[in-house]
Amino acid sequence: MDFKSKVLDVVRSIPKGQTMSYSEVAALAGSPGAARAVGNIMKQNYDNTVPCHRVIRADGKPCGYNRGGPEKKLQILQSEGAIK
DNA sequence: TAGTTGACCGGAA
DNA sequence: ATTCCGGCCAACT
Repeated sequence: MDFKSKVLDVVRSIPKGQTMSYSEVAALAGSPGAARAVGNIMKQNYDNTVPCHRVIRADGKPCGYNRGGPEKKLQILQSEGAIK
């Protein structure tokens, strides 16, 4: 299992209405501290089966999104109730 | 193979 | 609270 595949799997395992920071995903993927790598992977290898919109920064800010920008991402999170 | 990049994070100013 | 700098990791050229 490659790191990126593991990352995708972890992101896929994120329950609806819940968000995870890149750092957390990286840790669950087996490489704690590889937050940058996680973001890099998703950017180049964004998958439809992976709700990458549930992955945000540790600060709680969305950042980029390949499907309409950070705004869209925030919208989706709001729609799922991940935003208080 | 080596160098550069990035949807990051944490600490310091 | 906001902005700047350095460090870590994997992928891309």
